[in-house]
Amino acid sequence: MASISLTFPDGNAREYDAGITAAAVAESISKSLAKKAISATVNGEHWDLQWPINENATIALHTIQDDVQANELVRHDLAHIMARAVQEIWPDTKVTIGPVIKNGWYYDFDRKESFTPEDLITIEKKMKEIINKRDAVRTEVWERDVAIKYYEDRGEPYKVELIEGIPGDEPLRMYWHGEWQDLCRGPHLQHTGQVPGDGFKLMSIAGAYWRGDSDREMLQRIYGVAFTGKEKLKAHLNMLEEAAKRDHRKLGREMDLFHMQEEAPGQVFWHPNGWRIYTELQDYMRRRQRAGGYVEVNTPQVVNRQLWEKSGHWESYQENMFIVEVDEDHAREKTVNALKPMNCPCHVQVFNRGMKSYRDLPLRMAEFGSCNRYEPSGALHGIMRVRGFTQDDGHIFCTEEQIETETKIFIEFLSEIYAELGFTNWAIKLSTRPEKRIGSDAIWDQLETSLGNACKAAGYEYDIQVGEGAFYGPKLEFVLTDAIGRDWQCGTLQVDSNMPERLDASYVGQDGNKHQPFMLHRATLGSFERFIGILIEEHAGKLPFWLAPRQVVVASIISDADDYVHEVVAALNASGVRAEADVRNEKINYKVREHSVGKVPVILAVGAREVEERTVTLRRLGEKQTSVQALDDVKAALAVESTPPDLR
RNA sequence: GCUGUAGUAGCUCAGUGGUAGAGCGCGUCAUUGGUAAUGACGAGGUCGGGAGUUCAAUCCUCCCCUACAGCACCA
Repeated sequence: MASISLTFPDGNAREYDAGITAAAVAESISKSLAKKAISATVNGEHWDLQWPINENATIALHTIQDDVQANELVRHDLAHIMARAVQEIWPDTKVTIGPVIKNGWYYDFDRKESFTPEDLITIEKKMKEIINKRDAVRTEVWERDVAIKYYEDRGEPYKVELIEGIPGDEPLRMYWHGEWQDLCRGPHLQHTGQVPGDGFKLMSIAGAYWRGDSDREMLQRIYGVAFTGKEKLKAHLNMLEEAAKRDHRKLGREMDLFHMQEEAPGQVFWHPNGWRIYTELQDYMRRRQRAGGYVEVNTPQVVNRQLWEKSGHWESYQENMFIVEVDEDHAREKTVNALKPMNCPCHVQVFNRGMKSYRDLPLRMAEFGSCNRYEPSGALHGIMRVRGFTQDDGHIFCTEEQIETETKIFIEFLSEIYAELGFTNWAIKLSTRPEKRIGSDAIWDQLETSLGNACKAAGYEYDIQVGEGAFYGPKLEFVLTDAIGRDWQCGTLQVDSNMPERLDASYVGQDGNKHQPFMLHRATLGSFERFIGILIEEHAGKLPFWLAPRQVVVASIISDADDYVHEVVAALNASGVRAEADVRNEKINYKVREHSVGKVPVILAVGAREVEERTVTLRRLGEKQTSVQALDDVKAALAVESTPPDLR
């Protein structure tokens, strides 16, 4: 038998017979390692201990201490163990797929009856039994037709379909956890007892379409979270609990920012406090856009369907548009209109007025455009996904040569704004050509490259989302995350030559001929609604001072201080600070608590001493200590603090 | 839109086949208190909407609406 050389992380190499398993390698080192080992990394690949190694390689053996590999295996084995538990309890259940995801795993089942929350407890119990059995994990590679026959005989049609989708030259790996079997790429643990029995929890049941296709079967998905130990699980559950406190829907109520109600699903009733944030942010964006060379426009809300037919939206999005018709009795002629679901066709109408020259390009046109889309009911989510929203929309009309530069300028524009609004973690995703698309591959190549280059030129990395682009062009998505880690696309930039063509946009080039401009659809915040939702969650309600709806509360300690309280409030208001008086007949403890819960960043307490000395006692949100300061000093300092970052 | 869960006072929630309860909040009064809840009293609900079963429905059944979690969607 040929021998191979395996190199260990410490640089030492040892000779073994070819075809040796990593398990045997562990055994050759020590009995205890053989027992503790969970997997190996062979030539950089995560390797099952049972897989043979046939050539010279680097090798590292893993134990439960190696978090990355251990989490992967524990979660993956739990997926199998859960599927086994479910099939042992309800044998008529059909299995599908069960991948590892962030913090855990899920498994999709096909079963007539619905799983109930109580079932989760039953399943969890069964899983723990399986773990305690310490059943061996075994793996084999099978021939396709044998595997297909096997699953057909066992009445597992989804597995058959999965195998049929696997390329013919790829080996089919079968795994057994005890007697229970699943088709799986691996790797896995050595036996079920290697899964920490107290490190996981089943979280929820939800529907999910087979293969992510809404035309196919709706399966039942069970989600679980898992870690390598009890403490880590506890920490994770704790984190979720804390994150729930930052939910913008909860903070929106506590801070009295907005509400929503049944009569207007997916639309926001902004309260005075919330509208303060909104208008402050809009003022800021307006100044930013002016400085960024944009001209601001405003376009109609209700637009005749003819324009939407011409732009192509009627055909693609009719079901998602709010249709507006005038009552027949009152209308001279019956017209069908739609509330605008987007601003671009209107912006092209503005662009099209008068002749445009190449000297006018790039033309950066912006609008705080209110749009309405009839989003599917299940998509609605607080103020983050709504049916009525206002985009900080903009369209850059430019030549093909200008695309890359304009994109780079936009990324820099956006990144400065995100930084000023307190975001440090955000990502760029580049969505490339989808299957259904217009335009030649050569043009797609070029546009995708331009967007990628622009990112790099601006100094940012990006992830590629293959096939996720719009049918008319590639796009960049600027993604922020909410309190519990869900991704939300906020900013965007999309290249489009389709709309200018459909709506006859043109400019006169240097050569005196008509040319068609490109259009870059772009938004920085995306929509005020979504962005404010994210902003609230990011800051846990403790917004930067200049954005805080209520910046200062001046609270009296005794009623003899009331006059001075009003004087302080007037002085602060005069210097541009949003201050209000609290002279209610309540104790200072009560006032401090109430305004802290309301996330007011600064509380100024005023009693006999302060009146006497013309000072205030300042307390900042979240801090315990207070400081006595001269009124004039506080006034000056807070005036600076309340100035938006672009005006400082 | 799909699967599942839920909807009782402004908020958080308890409860029952015989038309409802707590805490907080709100109002009144007392209290002038120094940094996260002062006390007493009081007001407040067609139990999400509609239909059905029943002598009787907030509770059981059906339909609808809305919200939440996930899936699908996101011009």
